[in-house]
Amino acid sequence: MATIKKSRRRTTSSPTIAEVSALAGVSAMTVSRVINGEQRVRDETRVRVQDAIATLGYRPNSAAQQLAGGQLCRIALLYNNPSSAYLSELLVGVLEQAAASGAELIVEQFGDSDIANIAQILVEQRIDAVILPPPLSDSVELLEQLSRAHLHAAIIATSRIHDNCHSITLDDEAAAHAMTAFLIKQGHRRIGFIKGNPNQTASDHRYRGYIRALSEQGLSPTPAFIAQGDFSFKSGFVAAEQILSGDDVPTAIFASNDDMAAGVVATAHRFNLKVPEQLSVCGFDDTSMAVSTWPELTTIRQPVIEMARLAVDLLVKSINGMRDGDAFPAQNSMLDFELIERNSVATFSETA
Amino acid sequence: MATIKKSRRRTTSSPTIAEVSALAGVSAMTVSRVINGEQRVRDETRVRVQDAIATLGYRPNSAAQQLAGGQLCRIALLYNNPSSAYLSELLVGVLEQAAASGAELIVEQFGDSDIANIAQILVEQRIDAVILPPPLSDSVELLEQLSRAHLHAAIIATSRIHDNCHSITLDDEAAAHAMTAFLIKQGHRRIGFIKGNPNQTASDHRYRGYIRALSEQGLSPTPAFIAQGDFSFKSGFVAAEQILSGDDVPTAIFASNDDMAAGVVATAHRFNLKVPEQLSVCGFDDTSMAVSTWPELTTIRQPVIEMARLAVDLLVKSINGMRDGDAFPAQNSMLDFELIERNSVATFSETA
DNA sequence: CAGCGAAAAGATAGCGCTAACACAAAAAAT
DNA sequence: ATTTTTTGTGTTAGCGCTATCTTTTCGCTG
Repeated sequence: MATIKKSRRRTTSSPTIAEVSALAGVSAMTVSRVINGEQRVRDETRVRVQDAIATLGYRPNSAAQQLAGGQLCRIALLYNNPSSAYLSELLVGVLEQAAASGAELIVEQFGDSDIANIAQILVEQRIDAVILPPPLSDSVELLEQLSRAHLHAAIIATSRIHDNCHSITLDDEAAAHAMTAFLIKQGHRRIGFIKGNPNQTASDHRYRGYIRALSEQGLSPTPAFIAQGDFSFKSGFVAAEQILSGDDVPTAIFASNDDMAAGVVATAHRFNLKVPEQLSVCGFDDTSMAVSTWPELTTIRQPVIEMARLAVDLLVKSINGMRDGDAFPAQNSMLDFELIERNSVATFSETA
Repeated sequence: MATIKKSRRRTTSSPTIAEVSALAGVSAMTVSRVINGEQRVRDETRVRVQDAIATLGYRPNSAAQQLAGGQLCRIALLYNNPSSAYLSELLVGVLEQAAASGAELIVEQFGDSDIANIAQILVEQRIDAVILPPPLSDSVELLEQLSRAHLHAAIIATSRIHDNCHSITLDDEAAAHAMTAFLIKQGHRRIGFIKGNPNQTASDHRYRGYIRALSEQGLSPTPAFIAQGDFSFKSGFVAAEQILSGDDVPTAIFASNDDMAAGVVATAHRFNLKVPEQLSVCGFDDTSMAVSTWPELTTIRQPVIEMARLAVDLLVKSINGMRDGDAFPAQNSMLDFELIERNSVATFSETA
């Protein structure tokens, strides 16, 4: 049994592994094994150690673990889209999982002009892996750079699949299809659509889901009901203006995200159209915007926090896998969406 | 000159301090001194070391620094208000500064029911300091708990000053005064006000600024123009409904935050009032909500990111100060606000 | 019950860095 | 000229933990 040395350098009052091992009457190594959940420890010993840990309120010093143990994963979350509702959810998820996985997180905003030398900057910062939310996740140039620099990457909410890069997506096509089908089921036949920013593959997928649902019901899309947006409130506002200024007007408008849907609602008000009585509106993403407008938006919920956590988890596995020599192949995960019914969609009947 | 040992445990290819010292022809300690910006190094030596660092692309291993060096600051950001626009800015600022100051950041959401034993949980997690954004920053009970547990704290956006706790605020009273004065200058005389949630001191300060500006111009507040809100979109929506349903109606409504202002705009539309032609509306905070409504809101900009950075900075200084024995006294910082003019306020003249 | 292999636990040696002290050379004070 | 102080640098000894190797313990077979 080792005696605990009192060093003048010890500043914290936190118990160390030595104290735990002394109390439990085992060696430090055994405590370490218990902490790390290794198998080769007798149950009785394990219990004794766990008791000692609980008694002392011991928590491993992560700096020491990193130093002695394997490696630290440094993961960067890059973003350039200041849609704060999305970003904050992303951050929360990423932070949680980074803490859980013992990864270090670096968060950086990048402008489009920085893309040229992103990889170099990241390498200089000893970043191991990168998480790319949209629209960064759709930049082929960026992904190629990262790949060349041998950086692991996880791309979020894009269907552009790369072989050596994790992707975490939603089935945008299916979700948009579900929403459109829902509108049709509510009696709508003339359904408008506002496309998202073409710099994101999700935009196209959502559009295709819309078209497919329409054609499945024998409806053909009306060009005058379809407008281009860029995911911003303003673009939704302008697009709705365009659609609603026509001679013939839809009874419902499906915007490719909540911000644009809010823009549609604002325009509807300007046109003195009651939502949802005279115009049903629906969005996509279920960001906080969806409930910060009136009426509250019927939308598609996207599990952003979960997606963010998964991204970190996959990257940590990749990094450790690569270090241990056994490759962890790139995964493409598709999470479930959910249609959230609120008050911006009403049933429609021709007779009304 | 020491020879560099090749150990089978070395896994990373990152250069270590030993490699730098070998290249520069000095001891590791000298390199450490250069890294940490200590004074006692001859300029010539410093340059040589810096060159070596640059050549090798050396970056200190932070785990080793923490372990060997002083202490790690563990700072928790607690929040319970899921106003995502505010949260994401807060997170960005806190993350940046935590990285710069070498602090570890823990982000946790707390429900009201958790308040009872927050301090205990934090102590168990070995948290040194806590950042409290509103409305947590106004919980006296919470602050007392933290104080009893000897946890450092920084409270954001509250004027409730505690002696042993940093505070970072805006002059809410002055800002609200400025905004109200601005409305008066635009010709408005009948100005409504929507109060914020009374659980935050800022609400009261903003209200007082409004009242003072009014009385300075010889105007007395009209009770029917003043309504209670709680900072949510919905509450602004309802409050505006109440104000605008009266016989006499204001020409402008100043909401205590942007979300409520957006609610006011929505209600105005329902009442077929054009904003800003028939009703001017303004908000407070300049969150992303301010530009996600139409017309875009004239509001008060609050430098949230900067406030968050300052909070981390102050806390790190406190923690280190306490450890070094020289106390770093609690600071109360008041940052500058800015009136952002957009399109939700129009000039008003009686003749119109 | 010796003998063997596997399982459990311990001993040792660092991970990369810095606090604390040591020490020589230069500067300042006596 | 000698002592004292200052300055720049090096040496030593860990920080708290885990990889690796070694030893002990244990269950089992013949």
